[in-house]
Amino acid sequence: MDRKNLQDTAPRLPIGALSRRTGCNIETIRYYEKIGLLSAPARSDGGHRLYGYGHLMRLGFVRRARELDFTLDEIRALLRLAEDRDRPCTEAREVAVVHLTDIRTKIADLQAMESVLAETVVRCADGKTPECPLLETLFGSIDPSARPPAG
Amino acid sequence: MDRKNLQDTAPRLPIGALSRRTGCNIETIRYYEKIGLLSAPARSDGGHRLYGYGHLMRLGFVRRARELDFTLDEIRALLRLAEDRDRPCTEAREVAVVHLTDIRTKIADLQAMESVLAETVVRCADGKTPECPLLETLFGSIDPSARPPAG
DNA sequence: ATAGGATCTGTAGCGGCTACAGGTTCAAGA
DNA sequence: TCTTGAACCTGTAGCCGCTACAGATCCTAT
Repeated sequence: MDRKNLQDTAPRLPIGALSRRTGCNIETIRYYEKIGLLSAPARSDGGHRLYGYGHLMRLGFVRRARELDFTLDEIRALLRLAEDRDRPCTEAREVAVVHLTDIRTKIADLQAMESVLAETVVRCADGKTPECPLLETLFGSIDPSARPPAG
Repeated sequence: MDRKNLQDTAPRLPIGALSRRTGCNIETIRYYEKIGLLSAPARSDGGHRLYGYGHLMRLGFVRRARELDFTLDEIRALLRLAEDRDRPCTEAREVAVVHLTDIRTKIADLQAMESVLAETVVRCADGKTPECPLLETLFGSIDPSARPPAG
């Protein structure tokens, strides 16, 4: 797979076709172009965008990376690595490792929320408390030692 | 705990004190007021906001709910239930159950990402592949049967 | 009286899109 | 060739939940 020089060759897809092929919204494709994530494609005489194989690959890459929740900045970095370098594996791996850590943190945070909520909902279902356990939980005592927000 | 009529009594905290007590940013407090999540407090002669006990309770509620990732709209609904009704438990529980489902979906999505990423990173570390496994994964084959985006 | 911290209003920006409005172009059928 | 109507164009504004200013005013301790 030669992924250097994804600048475009042959097939000329209009934006709608590219959208269908990649599952990416038309508006989003134009947005990616605007922020410089996709290079500006050729145009028809009338000004319609015409995409080639390189764009198809590149947009596929972006979509896949988005499905893994990489930020657009991370994706930009990965694309640069993929296109500019011969041995990008180490650097790419670093980006992924950082991102993996972020994801694991998010999972842990959500699991903490999940357990608080699940437990509270169960207590609600009991019907044993006169007050609503959910609302009671949210109206907890204010911690007087709460620190001020950073800044 | 009488939580009806949280409209304000006695202590007159300026916004900075409320911020320190609740751990909520000053800008955020003003933002909550602007969008109608917190009622406008009394003012000093010079126009500074002065908060009472009710605001302290209400903002504490909001913060706690945000920590559980409730949206501001959900929180609005919960606050209405907490203040306007006698037996809000069933309705409050419904809001929480919906939210719990959302959280569980997010966890599942993140776990799927986590396993793809973790596996890919491990393959990167192997050093057995000539190409970078991470970049290969992202440059996967485009699914020709991909459906167009909704619309 | 004065210094300097706290607060005020208003606006703009973040990420990652999405949704218009109001126009032009393209491709297929008559 | 003409006509339809779908696809496409540009540009702007909105979503969520804040955050970060600028530039003015107020409050309090000395």
